[in-house]
Amino acid sequence: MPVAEMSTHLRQSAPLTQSLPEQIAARLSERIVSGAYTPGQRIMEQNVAEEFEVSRGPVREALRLLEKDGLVMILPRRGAQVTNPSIEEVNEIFDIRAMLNGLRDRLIAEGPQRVQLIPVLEQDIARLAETAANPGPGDEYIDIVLRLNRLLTQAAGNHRLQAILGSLAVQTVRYTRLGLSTPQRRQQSARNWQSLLQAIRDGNGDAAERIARQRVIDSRDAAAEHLRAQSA
Amino acid sequence: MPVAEMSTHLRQSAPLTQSLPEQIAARLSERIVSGAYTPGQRIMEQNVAEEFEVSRGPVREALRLLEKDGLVMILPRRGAQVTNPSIEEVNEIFDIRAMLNGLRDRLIAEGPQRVQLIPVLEQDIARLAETAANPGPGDEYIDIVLRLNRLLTQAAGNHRLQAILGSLAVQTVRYTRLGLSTPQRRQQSARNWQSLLQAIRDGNGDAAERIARQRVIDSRDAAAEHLRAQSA
DNA sequence: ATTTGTATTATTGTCAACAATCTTCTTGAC
DNA sequence: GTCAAGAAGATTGTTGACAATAATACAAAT
Repeated sequence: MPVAEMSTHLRQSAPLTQSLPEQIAARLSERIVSGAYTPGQRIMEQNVAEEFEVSRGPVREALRLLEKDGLVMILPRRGAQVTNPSIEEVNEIFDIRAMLNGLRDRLIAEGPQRVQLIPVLEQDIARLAETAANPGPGDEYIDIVLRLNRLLTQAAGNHRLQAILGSLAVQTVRYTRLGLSTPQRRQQSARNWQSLLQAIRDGNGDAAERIARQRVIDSRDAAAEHLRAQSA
Repeated sequence: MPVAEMSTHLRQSAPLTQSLPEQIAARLSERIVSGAYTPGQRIMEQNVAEEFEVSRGPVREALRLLEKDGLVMILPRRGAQVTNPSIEEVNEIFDIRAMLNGLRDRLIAEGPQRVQLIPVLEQDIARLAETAANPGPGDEYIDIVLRLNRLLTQAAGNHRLQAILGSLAVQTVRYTRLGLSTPQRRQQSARNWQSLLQAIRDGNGDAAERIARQRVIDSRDAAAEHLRAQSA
C-alpha cells in the first residue's frame, strides 16, 4: 500500500459534491450536536487536521462554517470552542424562532403551495397524534417534528428565512428534544400541530402565525422548565 | 522608489484592536455599500491581497466575513462576488426584518429599560418630524432613522437578535434609502415613529410590535415601488 | 458564420513552514 | 505556603509556493 489508508474517506477522486471544508464541518457538526464534543470544549485545528489528514487551512474554514451556524465560538488567538449558551441566550434564540416560524407558517397558509402540502402534513401530523402519548424519550415523535419543520421551512419559499431558521434550529435542537421529553408536552404539541393544519386548510394566515408562535413559546418554556429542574 | 508606499495603513505595530481580516472586511464593506464595487462584480483574492499588501489567507477570511453579512456571495471554485439580490430576495429580507423589528420593539415596550430610553427617543423622533417634510433626498432624516434603529436594536437586549438585525439592515440599507427618498414617505414614516413612541410610553407591547411591522412593510413597499418605476 | 475541441491563462484550493501570541510550568522571593 | 516573574511549550495567525480547476482564446471543421 503506497500511502496510509484514509480512515475517514474524506477525499474522493471523483468530483466532490461538497467542498473539503464542508465535509469536515459536517463531520464536526455531528459530533457537536450528538454531544461527543461537550459544550465549552476547545477544538484545536492541529488535532482535527491530523485526524482527517488534511492541513490546517480547510479545518480553519470548516470552523468558520460552524461558527456561522452558531455551533462553535471563535475567539481571537484562542481558537474555536463548542458553544455553551446560557439559559438567557437560549431563550433569546427561541424568541427569534417564534417570530420567524410565525412568518413561515403565515406564508404557507397564504401561499399557493399549501394545496399540495396539505396531504403530506395530514399524514405526518396524524402520526404525531399517534406517537405523542407513547412513553419514553419520544425520539420517534421528535424525528417527525424535525422533518415537519424542515418541510415547512422549505415550502415557505423565502430563501433567507430558510437559512436563518435552519441555523437557529440546529442551535436549539438539543433544547427542543428536552422540551418534548414527556408525553404530556408531546400531546400539547400535537394539538398545536393539528390547529396549525386547520389554519393552513382555511388559508388563515393570522391564525397560522399565532399558532406557530405559541408552539415555539411552549417549546421554550418546557425546555426552560427542564433546565431549571436540572440545575436545582 | 524602493517599494510602493502603503496607501492603506492596514498594519499597525501597536496591538491591533481589530484582526487583520476584520480590517480588510471593513474596508471592502465600505466599498460595497458605497457602490464602489458594483453588484455582481467579482472580487479576486489576489488583487485585494496585493492592494493591502497581505497574503491571500486573511483576504479569504475577510471575504467569509462579508459573506456572513450577506454582502458577497462565495461560490465553490468561483470565488466571491458582490451580491446582487433580486427584487424577490429583497422583499424576503424585508419580511424577516418586519417580524424581528416587531419582536425588538415589543421587547422594548415591555422591558424595564424603556424609562431611560423614552427621553432619547422623544428627542430623535421630534427631529424626525422636523426634517421629514424637507425637500431633497432626505439624508438627514435617514441618518436619524438609522441611528434610532441602532439604538433600539441595542436596547432590546437580545444579543442574537441584534446580530441578525444588524446584518439584515446592512443588506437593505440601500433600499431603505430609496424608500425614504420622498417627503411624503418620510412624513408617513415620522407618523409611524410617533405612534411607536406612544406605544412604548404606554408599555403596550402588542401595539409596538404591530407598529414596527407596519413601518418595515411600508418601507418595503415604498422601495419596491421605486424599483418598479426604475426598471420600467 | 457557427460550433466544437484544444491549449493557454487565470483563479481558487491546499499545503507546510514560520511568526506572533497565549498558556502553562517552573523557579524564586517573601 | 502563596504569589510573582520568567522560561518553555502549545496554539493560532500569516505567508508563499504548489496543485487543481474553471474561464478564455484560438483554431479547425462543418
